[in-house]
Amino acid sequence: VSERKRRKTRGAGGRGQARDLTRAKVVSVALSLIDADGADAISMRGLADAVGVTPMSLYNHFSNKRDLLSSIAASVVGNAQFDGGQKGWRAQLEHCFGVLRDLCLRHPGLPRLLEFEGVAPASIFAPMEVTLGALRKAGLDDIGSLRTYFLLMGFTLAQAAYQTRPIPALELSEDVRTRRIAGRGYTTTERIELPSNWDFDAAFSFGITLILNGVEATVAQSRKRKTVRREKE
Amino acid sequence: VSERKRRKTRGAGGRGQARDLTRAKVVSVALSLIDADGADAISMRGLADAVGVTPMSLYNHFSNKRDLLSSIAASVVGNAQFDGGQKGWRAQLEHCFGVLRDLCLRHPGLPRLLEFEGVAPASIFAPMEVTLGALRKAGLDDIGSLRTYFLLMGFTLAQAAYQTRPIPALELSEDVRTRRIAGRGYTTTERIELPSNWDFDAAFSFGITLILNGVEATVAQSRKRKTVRREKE
DNA sequence: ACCTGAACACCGTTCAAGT
DNA sequence: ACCTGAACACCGTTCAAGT
Repeated sequence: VSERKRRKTRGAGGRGQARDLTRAKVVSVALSLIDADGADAISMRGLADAVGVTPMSLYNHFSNKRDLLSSIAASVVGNAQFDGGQKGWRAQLEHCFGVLRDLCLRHPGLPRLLEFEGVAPASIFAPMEVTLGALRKAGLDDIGSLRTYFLLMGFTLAQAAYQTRPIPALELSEDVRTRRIAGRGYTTTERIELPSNWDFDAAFSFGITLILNGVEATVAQSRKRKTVRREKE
Repeated sequence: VSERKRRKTRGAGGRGQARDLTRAKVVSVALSLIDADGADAISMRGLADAVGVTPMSLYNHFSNKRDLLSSIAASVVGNAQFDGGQKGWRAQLEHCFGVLRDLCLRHPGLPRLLEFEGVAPASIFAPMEVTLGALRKAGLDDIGSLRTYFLLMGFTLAQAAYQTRPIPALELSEDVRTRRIAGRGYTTTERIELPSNWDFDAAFSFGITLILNGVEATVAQSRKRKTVRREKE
């Protein structure tokens, strides 16, 4: 059935074809598998089968599974342009995290890859660079900027992860309302009214706008506090 | 070595002892394993060994692994008090997500359990109930409240997950700075100055405050927009 | 240098057999 | 009703053997 089996039956004659295995080829097939079934679904054996090779061949090109996953993450994140050249700090951040979100929507396994496998590539510092520059322009200090970067990053990844792999038990569907919410004292949640299909794009830009509003308010507050302190002296 | 082995050597005589297996007992042992090694580390076979029983005995009490993980999540989340009885909506939210965060810090496997395994218990709607009530008081509409709930939830879980299982590749350590940041054009990131040890508590309350500031600003904006619209008519 | 099969130590789960 | 061992179809990875 599989490409691997076909090659096996062809015998040792297929030497030249079997040897054209490269890191790039493996990464490309692996990415398509992750896009289809999520980061958890990928296995060295299944990937080898999809590539048309024995599982152990992969270990000639990658030292282990983590190394392979790192290469996938690097190829995805490395090709993105997080700096859109906008002038205002708000527009810069909206673009930067919009790009990150698009990446996650195109590659549903990415958030999981970045957060949990410890395979974040060096290029993950590209959105960090844009963010820290923009937030400095907004008036935050170093620590505040870094804290806000983690907030924006966490929000964007969580939101995209939820959109691509929704958690049925948390959906406010009729079924969940009657079976998991009704009669448990969740009166506000019970009564809440929602459109029949959730607008993820709108929810995302609402969240980003809210956070950027929060940045402005926080900067204004700390400026005020500093002025008061100066006046007291 | 293991309790299980001990019982085996005792033979069929230990019938009464081997039969006192309950869901509660299994959940309690499983929780201690998760707390120690994370949600990924738990396996039916390893858990059975820790409980002192054959792997298949567990299937007499849980229909499968997902069922077991659900029970763990339910026991952790179900015993928390997210409603602290505060009067102000800000204080309510600070308490609610503070409690959630404490839960995650005490049980490092929890964020993973809630987000990715699809085992969120019905009691996960308790913090949702508190949040929606508080945000309505703050002046947000239904959709805005729900969007902000997801923002607060995502931020809190991501922050706690990062604190309990930090990603070394993202730490701004000297090693990361020289090996992954220097010479790649990340000039702002390169120059940023940080205290030697990151204060997670301060970063968390900074984030919550920023979000709540954002809520106030967003409410004020939408009120203003409505007033303008009314004046035009 | 690269690819291979066999093997090791794992996994969740089914099934038929015990008491 | 509850517990058991054997078995099935998986995992990532090591190792010695091929070319």
